[in-house]
Amino acid sequence: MSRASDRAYSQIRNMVLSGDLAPGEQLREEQLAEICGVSRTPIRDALRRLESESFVRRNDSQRSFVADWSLDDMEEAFELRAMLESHAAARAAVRVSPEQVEQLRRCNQAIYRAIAGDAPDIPAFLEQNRIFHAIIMEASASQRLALMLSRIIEQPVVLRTALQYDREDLQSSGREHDELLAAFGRRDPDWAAAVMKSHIRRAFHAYADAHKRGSGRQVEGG
Amino acid sequence: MSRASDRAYSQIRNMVLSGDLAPGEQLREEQLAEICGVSRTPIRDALRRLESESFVRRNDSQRSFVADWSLDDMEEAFELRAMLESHAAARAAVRVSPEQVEQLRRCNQAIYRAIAGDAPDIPAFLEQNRIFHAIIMEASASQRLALMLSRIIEQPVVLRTALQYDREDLQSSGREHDELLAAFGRRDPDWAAAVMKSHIRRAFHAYADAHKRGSGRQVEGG
DNA sequence: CGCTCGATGTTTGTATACAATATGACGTAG
DNA sequence: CTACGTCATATTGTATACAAACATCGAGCG
Repeated sequence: MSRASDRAYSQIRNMVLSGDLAPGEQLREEQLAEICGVSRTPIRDALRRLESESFVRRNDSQRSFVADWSLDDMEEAFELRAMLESHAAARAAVRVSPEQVEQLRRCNQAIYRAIAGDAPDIPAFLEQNRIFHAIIMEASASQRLALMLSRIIEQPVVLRTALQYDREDLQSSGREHDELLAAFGRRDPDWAAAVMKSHIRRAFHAYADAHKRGSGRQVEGG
Repeated sequence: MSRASDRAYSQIRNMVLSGDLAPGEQLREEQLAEICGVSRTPIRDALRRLESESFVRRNDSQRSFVADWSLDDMEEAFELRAMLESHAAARAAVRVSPEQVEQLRRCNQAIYRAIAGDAPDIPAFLEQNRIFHAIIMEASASQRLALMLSRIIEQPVVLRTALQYDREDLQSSGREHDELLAAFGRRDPDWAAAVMKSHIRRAFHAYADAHKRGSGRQVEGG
């Protein structure tokens, strides 16, 4: 992570997720180069990577723009994510090791701690949630599945979603993780897949509701 | 397609698929630059793109190698492709337009023509087969699904697979396309998904059989 | 004999200059 | 007033030189 292109990648990605770079905004290589304090060469690398992860889009004449996810786009992404991650959960159910189950248990405890109290610790929730799902992907033992989810779906969706959660959603999320653990305990792939699908559908509706409420400014920087 | 990086991309991709560049072989930027007659800059672009499409892999120290697909890798890829493309077929079944159905019909007729006679025209088969599946993806109206399939699964798998088909496999492929058309005619998403899944599973076993027969040299250049 | 460390060449990363292409503004003809 | 072509400018693409990182191999040491 010490290469200039890596640093530029992270920096641009953060600016996109925080909203410093607004959806639809054009990204000029030279401008980004100045912001990141590097030359255009590593910026171009970073943009290609961000493009392959759907953070950035390019038009016909190769100009880059911050990806603008409509509600339909998000639903499409959630639909795919539900399909892929429930598949992963099913595979994981029959492959997960006792150690991984224990990791998942500890991870979900950390999630409960993060959302206890008056002011839920959203960054901690997000991080533990990311780890939880990452362990499942690992247990599913399908590199390509993991690649697909991380590259195209997971990051843009997950990272934006939890910002929408209210307390109740956060609690539900924790409970669904518990149910997933139960399904893993019984090594029941169908149950695991169903729980995961439900988990992700609910997350989508939490997002959609918030989207309707505060239309247009779900993500605000700072 | 006139940019140097695009030409380099196609050229390297062809060399990978034809076997001129063997699986596992290291790809040096300078060497490729010389082969393609361009500088390293567009080669780097091309390699990034090929990497995102799983034609090329990179190790920890950023060196590039031709992706080496083991039988397990292929099965994993086929499994994902079956899942994604059956989903696409289901969506297409309730969205496909009469014009698209007609296109599919004509396309499959072209496939039958390509595999009739003593010497099946494999390149024509491949091309029409590609078009057939592309029309279905278009009818499924899910950009992200299309992106996912094309970027990570479809190309490496499909392009290598038909080289394995014997005459009977080719016939089956055509018949399965017909059945898909029947499912579309009834606008039956479950039927369409089931046919597509079966279609792809059979393709995998055709590949696996050929793999076992001629182990290690399924794809030979020239 | 095996190991570590360091020298050396190979390969990738970055900066910069220049070329090619797209865009938008402006002027002119119809 | 519109449509079209031309030119200026903004933006991306490419080549090249140099810097950094890495692998390889051999010498010295335990």
